[in-house]
Amino acid sequence: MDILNDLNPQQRAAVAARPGPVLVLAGPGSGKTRVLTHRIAYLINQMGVSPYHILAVTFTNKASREMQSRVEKLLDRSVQGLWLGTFHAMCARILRREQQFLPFTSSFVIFDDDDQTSLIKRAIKDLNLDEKLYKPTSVHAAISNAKNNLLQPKDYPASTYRDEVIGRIYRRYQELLLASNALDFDDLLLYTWKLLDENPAVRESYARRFEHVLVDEFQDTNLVQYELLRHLASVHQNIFVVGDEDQSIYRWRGADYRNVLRFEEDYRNGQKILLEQNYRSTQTVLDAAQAVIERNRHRTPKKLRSMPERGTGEKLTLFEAVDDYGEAAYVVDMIQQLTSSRRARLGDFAVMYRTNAQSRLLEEAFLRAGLPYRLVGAQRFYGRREIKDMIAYLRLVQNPADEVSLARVINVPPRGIGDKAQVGLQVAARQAQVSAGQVLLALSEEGKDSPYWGQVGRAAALLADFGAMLAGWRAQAQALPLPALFGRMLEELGYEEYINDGTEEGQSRWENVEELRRLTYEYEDRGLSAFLENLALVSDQDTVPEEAEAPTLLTLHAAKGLEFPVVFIVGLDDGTLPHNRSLDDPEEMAEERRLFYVGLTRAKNRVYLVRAAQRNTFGSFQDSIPSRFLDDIPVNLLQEGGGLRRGFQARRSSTALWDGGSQRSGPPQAARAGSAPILQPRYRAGMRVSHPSWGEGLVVDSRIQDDDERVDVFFDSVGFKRLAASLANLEIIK
DNA sequence: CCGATGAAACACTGG
DNA sequence: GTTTCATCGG
Repeated sequence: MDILNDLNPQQRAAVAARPGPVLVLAGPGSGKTRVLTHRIAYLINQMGVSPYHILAVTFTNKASREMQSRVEKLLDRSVQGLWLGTFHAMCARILRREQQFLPFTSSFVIFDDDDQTSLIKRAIKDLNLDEKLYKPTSVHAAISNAKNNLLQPKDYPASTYRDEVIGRIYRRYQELLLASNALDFDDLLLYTWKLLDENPAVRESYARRFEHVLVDEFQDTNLVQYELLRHLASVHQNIFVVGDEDQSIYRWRGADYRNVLRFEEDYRNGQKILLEQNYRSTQTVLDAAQAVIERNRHRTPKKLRSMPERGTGEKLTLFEAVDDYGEAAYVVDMIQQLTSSRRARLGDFAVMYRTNAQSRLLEEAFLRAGLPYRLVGAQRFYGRREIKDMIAYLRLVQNPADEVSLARVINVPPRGIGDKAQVGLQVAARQAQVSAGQVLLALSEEGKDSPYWGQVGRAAALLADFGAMLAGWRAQAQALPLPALFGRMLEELGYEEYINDGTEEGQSRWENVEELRRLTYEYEDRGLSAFLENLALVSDQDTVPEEAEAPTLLTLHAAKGLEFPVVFIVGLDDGTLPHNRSLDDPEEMAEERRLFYVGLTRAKNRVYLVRAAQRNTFGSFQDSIPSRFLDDIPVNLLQEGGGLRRGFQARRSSTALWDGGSQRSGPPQAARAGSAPILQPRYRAGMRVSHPSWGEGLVVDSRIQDDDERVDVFFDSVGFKRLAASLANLEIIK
């Protein structure tokens, strides 16, 4: 029984649990992944279950890959036939196999967020509605929410006029998706559920195959996913789920931690196992995290225990910077200090924040200090214009019906197909009840003999040329490996000449395209369709670099499942964490708290909590107050050091501010790139200054305006004054 | 029909 | 601070 050897009693109970429903509630760092991988190995080795009969579902591709390799290591052989993947990948796979039951073909494409929004806009336009009244993002949220709760257009409640309208947009949106032979993320789940729900034979064939179903991060499943799992496990009822209510952070995506309760109700004969032994953090870190999370109601009480040999550990450090520049400077300073004294290596650090926008100042601070960093987030790359262009072309090759991709690239690079030609194309397509892509292909094939030639107007020849190019690629897609196809497309498009215009920006854009080309080599033998599917389903977590010798910058959401020796959590201000949009809803507030908890429990040894008394949001400085979550950390767990006290209230007249960035070479503006001579501010918020007639005061803000520096000063004698630096004759005291 | 320019709107988390 | 949309001159 060597598979059970290196497990603690609780883990062993989970891994060797008898068949049937099993619920494992696993605290952070308690060996959740370990239990799952050992369970799979146990089923195969000890229970004699064929890998072919096992399905394991995770939330990210990274988790899947990791699980796969760990299982293979445990068994010391490769496993064939095991289904291991994300919910979305699993659904895509099922849907491509069951074409005959579905209203789309197996060459369907998956629409990303931007595609979805532009299709919603189209639906709103089609229905002659006002975009101001029905904001595409909010409509999209409503539709997504409906899909996550198994509501199809016909079921969408028309309880208010607005809902009735949204229901109509929803219906139109689905029509447009089908016309493009496309699915959005939610459709992947919903169509699969529907397929299994409406076709008992199909359901049985999958449910019979999957003797064992295992699920990771169960607390983040939504209703569709829950019902999907029920169907998949409906024959054997061997469903093994692992999760932690306290780490449920995807409510806004429909995740419902109450699925844990639902599970206990639906599977009465199930076993429930708690994992409380923590292998990651010091007891101090755990105590702080526990104090934060215990304020939440409706949770299974857990007592997190650290390993005795980890000791008590160091206290948490709280630092309050004067502003968000100081916040970033503090993080960088600390990292430099700790690494130069050899107490830590660069790769030991993670800096976590609530919103992606917060990464900018941090990046600038790292660049200024000449420190490397790793930024987690797929959007950085896949959101770029040049990347989206080329992906759109690839998707058109795979699926010419894709209207969104067509609209994106039909005139990129410019080829004389303007609005008028595009409208003509649309009209011709609609009249013939075919897709615009088909019209293009027909034009290229039949030329002037095509019935469409006369309909599309003057640009017919240009459209035919474009169609011919597309048809050519489609023919080559069968014969050529993906990298060769991609190269041909770039060449025929003249994309390099188009994008690499000699500027620095053009150069970097072209480098991105080259990077995408490099990616195609990894799909040389899997082909276009696998490539596109993976592009659509990459998660931010999939971009976490392995073993980087650099600090990692990431959102608290992206941090789930990871661990670092030293963790900085920045932006601990009310309005940032907890986020503004959550302040008025108790459920959302509970989730913000869990998010903070997730961040804290990523740390092995040290935690730095950082906030800023002022934050530059929307271009102007605003005072902020400390996050209410800080109040829940017992004072005896916090370090007095760091130069700052707790309970500190930000006031602009306060002189107790200190930005911790005295080592820096200059104000942030000095780092701005560009050769144009830029006037640099001499004064900075937080400085004490003296004026000939008004005496001493504190600089509140300063910016360059009209070739002069404008300084806002709060004088001890006369209060607030706005001054022009060239005239005021201010003297810096400190 | 194209590209440049500037105003306006906009930012929470992400498969 | 960034992106998107609208407008205008060529």
